[in-house]
Amino acid sequence: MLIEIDFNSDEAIYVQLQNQIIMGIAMNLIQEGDSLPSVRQLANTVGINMHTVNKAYSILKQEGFIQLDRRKGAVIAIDMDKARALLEMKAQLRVLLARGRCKNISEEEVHALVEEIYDEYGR
Amino acid sequence: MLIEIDFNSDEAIYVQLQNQIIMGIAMNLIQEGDSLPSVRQLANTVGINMHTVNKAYSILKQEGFIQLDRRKGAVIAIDMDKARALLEMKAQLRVLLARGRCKNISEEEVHALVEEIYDEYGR
DNA sequence: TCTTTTGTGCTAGGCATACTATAACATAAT
DNA sequence: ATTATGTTATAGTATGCCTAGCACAAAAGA
Repeated sequence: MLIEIDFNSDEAIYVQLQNQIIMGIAMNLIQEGDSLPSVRQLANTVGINMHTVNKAYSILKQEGFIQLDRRKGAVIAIDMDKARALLEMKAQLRVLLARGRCKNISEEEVHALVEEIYDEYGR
Repeated sequence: MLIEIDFNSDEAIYVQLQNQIIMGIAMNLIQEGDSLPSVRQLANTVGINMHTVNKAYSILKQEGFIQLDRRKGAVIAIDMDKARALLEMKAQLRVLLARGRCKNISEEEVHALVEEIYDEYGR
């Protein structure tokens, strides 16, 4: 799984890491049980500091996407707290859809976007 | 329109201002042509610095939600760049839905959330 | 056993951003 | 004339991001 960092982005590096890993899981590029590269290895290949990767991994662990095992490294392990996930998604959707509604984006257009994105997950 | 700031939030104050104003427009609490309070007045009632409000207003202007008139203050004026708005929404939806998919949130559940939120806009 | 690699912890510095605090100015409303 | 407006400028503090270096115990590989 390829990870690319945009150093000119205003998004923090560790956030970019988080998002790409999460999207990698969603797209099935990495699956439950698979290991991520070690903090030092990923830091090296991407060209950033070890602690920055460690920060991304720690948050991913705290949010229930991976588990950190001293032997296997960072292993994909989803903690299925669906109720919580739904609440968080709704809160974020609320501000996202509000922006869209101001710009005259209809509910149907949002549904279409959601469908398009779920289609990207394939089969 | 009531604005409330959570000073313990990790979200920047000016971002909280932005989001609440945008959601206010989406909910029709304020409409096209209405004026927002002046930077000094809002800063005073909320209990923050004038420049923080000014920052929020400036970004809202740049993003095409309001226009700054020296006479009328900050006036709601939507710049309808729908194509751009759709692109931005899709990019943000992509990471949001990926998080959900990892937590086993189905496409149907997302559609339901979208419907619930649009229902909040009412009639 | 020896070596390497792992996660984890600590301290420290540079840098950018967020927020506050003053001050000043021209313009417009009262 | 007085007041309130948007705007700009400077400065200080606090916080967060990123890097850097060092250290340690645990595990893996030789």
